[in-house]
Amino acid sequence: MATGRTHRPATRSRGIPEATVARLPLYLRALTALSERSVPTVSSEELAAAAGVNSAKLRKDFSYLGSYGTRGVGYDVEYLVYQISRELGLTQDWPVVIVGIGNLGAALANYGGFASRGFRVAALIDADPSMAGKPVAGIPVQHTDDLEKIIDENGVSIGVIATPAGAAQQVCDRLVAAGVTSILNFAPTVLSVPDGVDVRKVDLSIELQILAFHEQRKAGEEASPDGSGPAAAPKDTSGQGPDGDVPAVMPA
Amino acid sequence: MATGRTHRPATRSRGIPEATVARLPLYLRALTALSERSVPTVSSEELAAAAGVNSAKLRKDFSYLGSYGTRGVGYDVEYLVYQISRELGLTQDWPVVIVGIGNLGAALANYGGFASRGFRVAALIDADPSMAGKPVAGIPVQHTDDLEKIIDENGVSIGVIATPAGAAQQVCDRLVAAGVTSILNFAPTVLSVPDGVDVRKVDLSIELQILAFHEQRKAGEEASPDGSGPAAAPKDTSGQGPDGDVPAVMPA
DNA sequence: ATGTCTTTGTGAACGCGTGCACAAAGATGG
DNA sequence: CCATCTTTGTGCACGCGTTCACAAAGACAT
Ligand SMILES: NC(=O)c1ccc[n+]([C@@H]2O[C@H](COP(=O)([O-])OP(=O)(O)OC[C@H]3O[C@@H](n4cnc5c(N)ncnc54)[C@H](O)[C@@H]3O)[C@@H](O)[C@H]2O)c1
Ligand SMILES: NC(=O)c1ccc[n+]([C@@H]2O[C@H](COP(=O)([O-])OP(=O)(O)OC[C@H]3O[C@@H](n4cnc5c(N)ncnc54)[C@H](O)[C@@H]3O)[C@@H](O)[C@H]2O)c1
Repeated sequence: MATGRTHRPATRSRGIPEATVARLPLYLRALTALSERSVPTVSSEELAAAAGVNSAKLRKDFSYLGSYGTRGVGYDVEYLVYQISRELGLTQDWPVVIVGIGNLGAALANYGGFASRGFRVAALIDADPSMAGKPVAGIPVQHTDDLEKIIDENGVSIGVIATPAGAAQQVCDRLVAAGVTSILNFAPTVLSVPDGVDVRKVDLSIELQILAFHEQRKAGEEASPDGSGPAAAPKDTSGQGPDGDVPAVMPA
Repeated sequence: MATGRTHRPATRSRGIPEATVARLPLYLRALTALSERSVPTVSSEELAAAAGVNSAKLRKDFSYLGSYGTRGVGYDVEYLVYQISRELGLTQDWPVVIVGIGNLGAALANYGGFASRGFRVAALIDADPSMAGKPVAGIPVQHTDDLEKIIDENGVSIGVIATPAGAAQQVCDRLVAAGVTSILNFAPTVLSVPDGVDVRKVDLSIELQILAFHEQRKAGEEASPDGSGPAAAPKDTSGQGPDGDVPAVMPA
């Protein structure tokens, strides 16, 4: 049983701040688009606009990688694409397994964005015996029994979990035991992993709830200057006013 | 054409920090699980462990909502579920539209996690005429032509974009013009929206690239203590060493 | 009623991330 | 070769988020 910590200790990796690492893929995407249009160089201002960030932030981010720009000119697009790709480890080929080939897992398997950047779907794994052998996105689904063998034979170090929440921790434990050290989790659960294993989660429900919070705030802040606002306010299920304070009734 | 800024100005909403808001759904999930097991009260230590965060952080988070705990005892589970739900706006019913009913959009439509928390799929919208009327997850797909009408009639303020990247900005503009003020974007593009509109993005490709960065770091840090490591190292496409410095060749 | 024991709520310190503003670097033109 | 102009790279200040550590609050037993 994995008893590791869950929150990552913000390991200042190689002098490159975590926040910068998270933005590098954004820059890379913008640069790739420029590259396809054969744009030779780009200024920090232009690239920042394309990536949706502050230009000073972008320059500082790049300064962690080295001095790759030319003052008075900007950055060489091709060269920067290469440097960021190398920094992110995308010059390597990363075999990935997807576990749980349901609605979401199948969509992921069909997603073209994988192969475009050094990621290769090495195998699809599901616990349902009736799915074994059936091809999804051209790849035959394999049974969970062979999980360890699949990980080992393909040299997989990145796993994607798209099983129901109840199975996620168990699947995670098996992946980690088999040698996987990076996990992308789509199941709405907190995964416990040993030190040295990275977990990132994608949680649709959380994102929606955050949006709902801000949405409620927007609706509540302007008391009611106009009845026919940008969108009709959703009906309130509770009798609670939108800006009301504590109901002042403590159950216990 | 929407010419707004993209990065949110970190609007310190109602005194509640953004980082806290992002964790509230996590607490709520853990509390809901406790509630279903009829656990009456929970300490900050226990709940923090369940949510995978530091207990001091959790207490400080709750302190922004008010003093809902009892010293020496902990927090009343049911009461806290209600308070957080109310704070997040989940006591209301939020109609949501999904635009782009392909692989991903269909998976999202089939996802049960929507209805579980106040979110209701009000409509599915796609540009493909051959899909119009066809039911997905029990809901008939409607054509993009009727987008504005659908938003208006259902009082939708939250939209989910699952179209190809090329169509995302255009769809976004139409949603915003029709009154949507919160957008969850699955397409790999930076969306420009006017002030007052919130955008959150879910980007599989970025998450994988961040994992790859750390994976590369792990593999490179221990020089090579063992050839048969936890997982065989993926083959290097370039001739570049994993820890190599700049190639010292500047194209331009 | 009083003491003990548990757990909350928060003051304070610290570190990270962000953005301003500017000096230095280098291209470009005369 | 020199002047000018553009754009990078970064020192600095500030604010947010995290964590420690502890006093205060309240439950519970006697
Ligand atoms: N569908 C979505 O849009 C969506 C969105 C966000 C999150 N999620 C989450 O993603 C996960 C999958 O969602 P889904 O809609 O694809 O569900 P699903 O039920 O369609 O698919 C789940 C799949 O996992 C397989 N499975 C179950 N236990 C397994 C195990 N122990 N090992 C291997 N495979 C196993 C099942 O056979 C099934 O094929 C869920 O946790 C869900 O909450 C889904
Ligand atoms: N499939 C995945 O797992 C996955 C993962 C991450 C990101 N994404 C992104 O999500 C988006 C959708 O992915 P997908 O695999 O479902 O693609 P898809 O091609 O299967 O589906 C796209 C759907 O959008 C519709 N569409 C196109 N233009 C439209 C428009 N202007 N208005 C309304 N609908 C329109 C198409 O008719 C199609 O049904 C893409 O941007 C993709 O990059 C997908």
